[in-house]
Amino acid sequence: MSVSPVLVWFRLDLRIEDNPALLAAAERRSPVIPLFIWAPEEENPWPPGAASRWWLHQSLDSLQRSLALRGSRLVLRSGPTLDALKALIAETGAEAIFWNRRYEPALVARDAAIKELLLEQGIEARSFNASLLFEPWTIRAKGTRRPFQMFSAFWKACLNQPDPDAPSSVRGPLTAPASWPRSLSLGDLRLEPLVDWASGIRAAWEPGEAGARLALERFAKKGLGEYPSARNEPGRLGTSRLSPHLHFGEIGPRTIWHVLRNSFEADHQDAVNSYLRELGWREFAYHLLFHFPQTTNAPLRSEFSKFPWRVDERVLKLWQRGVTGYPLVDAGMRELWATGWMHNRVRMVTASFLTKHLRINWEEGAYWFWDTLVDADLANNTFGWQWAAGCGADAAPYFRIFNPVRQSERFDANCDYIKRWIPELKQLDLPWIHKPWEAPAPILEKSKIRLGKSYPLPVVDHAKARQEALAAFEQMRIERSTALV
DNA sequence: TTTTGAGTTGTTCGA
DNA sequence: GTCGAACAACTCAAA
Repeated sequence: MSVSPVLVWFRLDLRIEDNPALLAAAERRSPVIPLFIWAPEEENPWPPGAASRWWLHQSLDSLQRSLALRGSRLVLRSGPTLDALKALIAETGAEAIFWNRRYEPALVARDAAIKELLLEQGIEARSFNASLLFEPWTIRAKGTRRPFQMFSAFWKACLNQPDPDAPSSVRGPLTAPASWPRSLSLGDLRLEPLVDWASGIRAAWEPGEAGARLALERFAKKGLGEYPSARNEPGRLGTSRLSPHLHFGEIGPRTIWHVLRNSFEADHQDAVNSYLRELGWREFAYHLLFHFPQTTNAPLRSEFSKFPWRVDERVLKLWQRGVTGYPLVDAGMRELWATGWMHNRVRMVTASFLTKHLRINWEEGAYWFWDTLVDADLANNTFGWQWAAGCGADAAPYFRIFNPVRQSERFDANCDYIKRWIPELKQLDLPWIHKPWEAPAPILEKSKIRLGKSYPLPVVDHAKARQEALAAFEQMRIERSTALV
């Protein structure tokens, strides 16, 4: 039996259960030193945003307590990562270091370099898959062997693969080293904001592995049956709300896959498949990020580099603050600001509004979401924004422009969502609450609304903005075809 | 190898 | 109200 310890380098896998790197370390029967290194500058140009840092603090705190219950600790260091790892190897005499993979381009490059250096020095460096059902490089189009750019074909190919392994977890306590290396305290990392703006976020979430498990169980028991219909209605609690837990690896997709597949009778299989399909979109986003790493800051469809985006700081701010005059859009932006999260349906609507109606570059939206979402995830964020802007992997036509009023009428028919997030419209009745500018003056007066004062007039006219967006697409197509001549 | 056809979280228009 | 068609272009599987 070896007495030299193994380092388990935690990253976005902040859990004990279903953690392959931790399990592999524990199975060596040598001492285990769990480790987290804070090195945001190595994630440029997408270092964790403010909401992410808040969640990370809570999640690390939770992980520290879970490890303590297993007779272990979490050693905290700050970057540069390579320096921190070398120092720890020297201090502890570790001969092995295990971690679970990340897929962001900057980190793929960094981790590959680290692994190579460690192996050269005779350190056993091994990486594992904790966060995906299917590794991006294992899924290829049948004939061409190229990566997929269309979801349905991608997901079909995934489902033709063998099922993902059932999760397997460490049992019992972890072997502690003879002496613990020094550690920063969690507060030293300065992850939490100096001004406490997180009260709304705190009220809405329970970060950490236990909170993740609870969210899954609640969803499996109460939400899943109605998921296929309820998931599109932002006013209902129809979604799993697992996204931040998944992002930080407080729960893994394999666990979700197996819990949902094994817990239900055949009559729920449609709902299970409908939810797993959403996990499929997440897999697809990772697939695209891995194979097209430039897309974090450039359109997948390169002709969009010619798209005539508008630069308008004032209008961008109206969108960010949720005062565009379109109630569903504003409700979404305010939900985001207050809770660090936005319902998926409304993410599509607000993103479409920014890129099509306001014709502001999707990167501006991506940056805003990146800073404000507790589930900000480079793969999902990049994919989602490019999808919405029409410059990404989407087989749908460019002229599919969401109508924010129609979306509101279809998916927030009772206006529960709008009323929750826009209290100043509370007294306005259907159908006018979806489009206050069309309400007759007496009704506005009765509802105590003065358009332009208590609630803004629409920043753009939908029909006009739609025509202008289509014209801009046309212009881009012309420029491309003349460039080809 | 080439061709065909389905897909593509939507909207608008006109019957 | 509901319904089908039209709105391009491209990916990918199957013939």
